[in-house]
Amino acid sequence: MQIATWNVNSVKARLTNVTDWLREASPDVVCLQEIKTVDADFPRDAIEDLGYNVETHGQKTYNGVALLSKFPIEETVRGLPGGEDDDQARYIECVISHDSGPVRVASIYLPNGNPAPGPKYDYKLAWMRRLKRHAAELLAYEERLILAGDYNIIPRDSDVHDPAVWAGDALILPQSRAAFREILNLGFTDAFLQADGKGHQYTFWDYQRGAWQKDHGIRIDHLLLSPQAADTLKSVEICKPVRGKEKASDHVPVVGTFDF
DNA sequence: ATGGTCGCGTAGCGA
Repeated sequence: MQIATWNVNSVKARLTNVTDWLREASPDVVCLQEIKTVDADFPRDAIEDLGYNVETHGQKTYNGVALLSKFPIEETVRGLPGGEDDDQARYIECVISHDSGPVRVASIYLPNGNPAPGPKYDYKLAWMRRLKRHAAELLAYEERLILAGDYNIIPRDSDVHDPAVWAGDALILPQSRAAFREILNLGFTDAFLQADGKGHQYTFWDYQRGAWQKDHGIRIDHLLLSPQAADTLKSVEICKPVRGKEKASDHVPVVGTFDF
């Protein structure tokens, strides 16, 4: 089983890139972020034609997440629980049925939080507290659980080309890292670190300042695994060549391969 | 020191 996450930065502007990659890589489950469209305008047919079931939680202009699965989707939760006054579409969770049993997968688009300090940073931290609360509830099921997405968090200094350039940014501030660690320390494993702990690879290169050409990237797209999922992880691939394609997203897919 | 780039939607915001 291969489970991927990819911030596509508009699924409509990126449709050719997305369908090309789905055909090439053929992952079983894909978590998309920043689809930037309402559900009714999601290019559902083009993706269903490639053999995927599709669940979306869209929004006009900004944000929006989706989950694609070659296996049946049993149940779907739209929106991160505990945010009745939160109108930003940043979370969708599905239970996927597999011969070996169910796996619960969430597609997460964690708030960017810049500029920090400020209301956007407060929103980021509050959202992370809500995610922690919900993640703790899901972990209690003691099932295979994968929280995958654009976390907008640079976990280690080795996950950025130059930490000094990013000092003060909401993606690297100590408070942001601490909030991310609190979630991890509930009992999750960062799939990339388990599979490739000494490595440093990036998942995002800004469109500006020639970041891609200079390899000035950051690692902010993560797969967080429950113990039951981590036990079956075989490898993680960060699909760097995708960033070099025509009309590329600023993020590349991250794919976890599991032994079930 | 400043500006550089995308996408959305058609001005300016978000990243």
